[in-house]
Amino acid sequence: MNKSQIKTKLTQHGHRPTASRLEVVDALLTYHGHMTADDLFEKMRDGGSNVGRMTVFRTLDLLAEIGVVRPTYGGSGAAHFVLLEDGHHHHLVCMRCSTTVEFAECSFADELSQQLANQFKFRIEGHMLEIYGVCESCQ
Amino acid sequence: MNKSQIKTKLTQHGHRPTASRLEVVDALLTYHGHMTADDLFEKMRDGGSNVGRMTVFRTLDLLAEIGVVRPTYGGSGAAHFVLLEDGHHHHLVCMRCSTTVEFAECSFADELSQQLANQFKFRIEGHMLEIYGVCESCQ
DNA sequence: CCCAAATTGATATAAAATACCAGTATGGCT
DNA sequence: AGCCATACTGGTATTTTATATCAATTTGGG
Ligand SMILES: [Zn+2]
Ligand SMILES: [Zn+2]
Ligand SMILES: [Zn+2]
Ligand SMILES: [Zn+2]
Repeated sequence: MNKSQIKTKLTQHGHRPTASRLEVVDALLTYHGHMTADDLFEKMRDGGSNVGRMTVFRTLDLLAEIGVVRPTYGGSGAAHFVLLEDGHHHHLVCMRCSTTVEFAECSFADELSQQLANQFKFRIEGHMLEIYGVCESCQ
Repeated sequence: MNKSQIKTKLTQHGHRPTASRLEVVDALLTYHGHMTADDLFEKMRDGGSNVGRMTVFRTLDLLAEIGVVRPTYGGSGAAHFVLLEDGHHHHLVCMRCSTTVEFAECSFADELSQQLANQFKFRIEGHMLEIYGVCESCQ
């Protein structure tokens, strides 16, 4: 998912693709997600941006609402936001040290998606597969 | 996963299945997860337990470390813990109101598990499939 | 029974998320 | 272009959540 697709998605949902929001999007794409709101805010500030901390939080919430990112827990108390490329995201996470690696293979079937949509009356927009284990150095 | 299995797992990992910890496990099984640490603490206190708040937090962390529960994001700032029955957990979550429903069907293939284990040198112990969408009442 | 190590739980502290609000930018309208 | 209603911003204050500390207690091995 690139910047202009995200911009379009914001508009489609009735939100303005303001300069501040697009700066957050740029930072997200640059660092490829997997960061807390404060991490992202600091990176942006260090990079010369003067978008406020609250705007970073709110923009991430907004992006979560429209399916661009998803908050997950990554070892600390703070939510880590991952990018949902084409609606999905898959990673392995170490249960000890929280090291995380992403992978592309997807075993989520369209038929399961259909079945769940029918059964629970959800409009399905994406998914995340999170696999737990113990990494090499923690074994 | 039942109480005695969890007890065994604690022992196997070198932790003591103390009375306080088992009270937390009981509460988890009773309320079937999907709660924050403070939620669980309050339920326990209301039920007459005098296990301390810190012990609830620490026990949940411990259970996460050995793969019994997993923290996820559940709409508020606090981590919600889900039970990993037989190592896995699957649910649908509404991107707007965070309503969550669980389902049993699993499309995670053993061969993918093998492949990832080899590729990233992880010992794989479980997974969570989280599907995002918009629930009926939010559509 | 005795001791070292693990665990507990209260309190203190830090970190993270949210509420609030006055000011600013935006887009639709005339 | 100028006006207005509304969306958005960003600072600060507050609340909520998580972690660090530490003395007291419990536990299991010798
Ligand atoms: Zn690790
Ligand atoms: Zn997928
Ligand atoms: Zn909903
Ligand atoms: Zn599964």
